[in-house]
Amino acid sequence: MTNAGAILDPETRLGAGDHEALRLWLRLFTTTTLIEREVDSALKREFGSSLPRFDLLAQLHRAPDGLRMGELSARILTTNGNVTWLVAALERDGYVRRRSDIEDRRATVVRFTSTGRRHFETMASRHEQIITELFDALPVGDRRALHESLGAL
Amino acid sequence: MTNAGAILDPETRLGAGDHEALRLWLRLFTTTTLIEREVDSALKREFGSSLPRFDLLAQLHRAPDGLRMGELSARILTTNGNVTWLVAALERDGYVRRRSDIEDRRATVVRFTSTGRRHFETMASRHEQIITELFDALPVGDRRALHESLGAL
DNA sequence: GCTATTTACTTGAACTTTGAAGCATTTGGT
DNA sequence: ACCAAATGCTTCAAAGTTCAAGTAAATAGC
Repeated sequence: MTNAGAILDPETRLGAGDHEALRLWLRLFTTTTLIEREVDSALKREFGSSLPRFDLLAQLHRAPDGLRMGELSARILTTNGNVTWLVAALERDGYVRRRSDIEDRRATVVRFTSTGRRHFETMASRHEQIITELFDALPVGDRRALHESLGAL
Repeated sequence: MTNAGAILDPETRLGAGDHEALRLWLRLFTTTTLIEREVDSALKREFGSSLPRFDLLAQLHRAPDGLRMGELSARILTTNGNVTWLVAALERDGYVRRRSDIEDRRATVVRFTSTGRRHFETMASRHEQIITELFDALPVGDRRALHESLGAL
C-alpha cells in the first residue's frame, strides 16, 4: 500500500530552489496522481474494474457505432498492445464484443454488449459522483479558469 | 476529446455544473498524461532512466542526510514494494547506497553516491529545460492562477 | 496484375507497479 | 520485564504496460 495516507505536507515534495514552472508541474502531477488513485481504487473496490477499463468504455459510450482498436488506443493514450489486452479482458467479462470491420478486414471494431452498456452506466454515475465531490472543493470561477489554462497547455 | 456530440445522459439527475467537473477532470488527466509521457520518454531516450527513477532521485537530492524507504514511498506516491524495487535498481546502477538506520534497525536509509548525485544533476537540468519549454506556452498570470487552483484541490 | 509499401492489429518478452503476506524490530500497555 | 500490537521493509505473484517483431490486408506505383 501507498504511504500517502500518512500526513504529509504536500509541499514536502518541493524544494526551495525549484523554479516556478517546475513547481507548477510537480503540483499538476501530484494532484492528478492523487485523484487518479482515488478514482481507480474506488472503481476497483466497488466494481472490480479500473480506471483504464473505465476510460476505454467511456470512449465506446460516446461512439454508438463502436470504435476501431487504433481509434481506441489513440483516445485513451495508450499503446495498441495494451488496447488489445484491455479489450480481450473486457470481452472475456462480456462487456464488449469484437468484430472485424466489413470494409477493411484488417480492422477490428469494438462495441458494447448490452450488459456492458448497463455496467458502464452504473460505473459512470458513481464515477461522476466521485469527481464532483472532489472538485467541489474548488470555487466555480477557479474551475473555469483551470479549464481554460489547461486547454492552453 | 472534443465533446462534439455534447452527449447528455438523460438518466442522470446531476446538474449542469456537474458535467463541468467531469470535463475538467478529463482535461487535467489528459494534459498531465501527455506531459508525463513526454518527460518520461526524454529521460529514457537521453539518459536511459525514467520518470519514477528521476522522481525518487529528486527527493534524495532535497534530503542531504538521505531518506528512509518509507519516507521515499510517501513522497513519490507509490507503494513500499515499488520503492524497494526502484532503489534496488538504482543501487545496482551505482547511483544510491542503502544502509540500515542506526537508531532503528528496521529502517533503511538511502543516500546518493557521488556518481548518483552528478548523474541526477545532469538529468535535472535537462528535465527543467523540458518542463520550462512546455509551460512557456502559458502566460505567467495563468501559471500563477493554475498553481493556486491546484493547491486548493 | 504484381510487387513494395503502408496500415491495423496481435503476439510475446521484458519491465513496472500493485497488493498481500511475511519477517524483524520497536513501541505501548501492564 | 513481558507480550501484543504497530511499524519498516522485503518478497512474491499477479496485474498491467510497453516495445519490437510478426501477420494479414489494403493501397500505390509501375
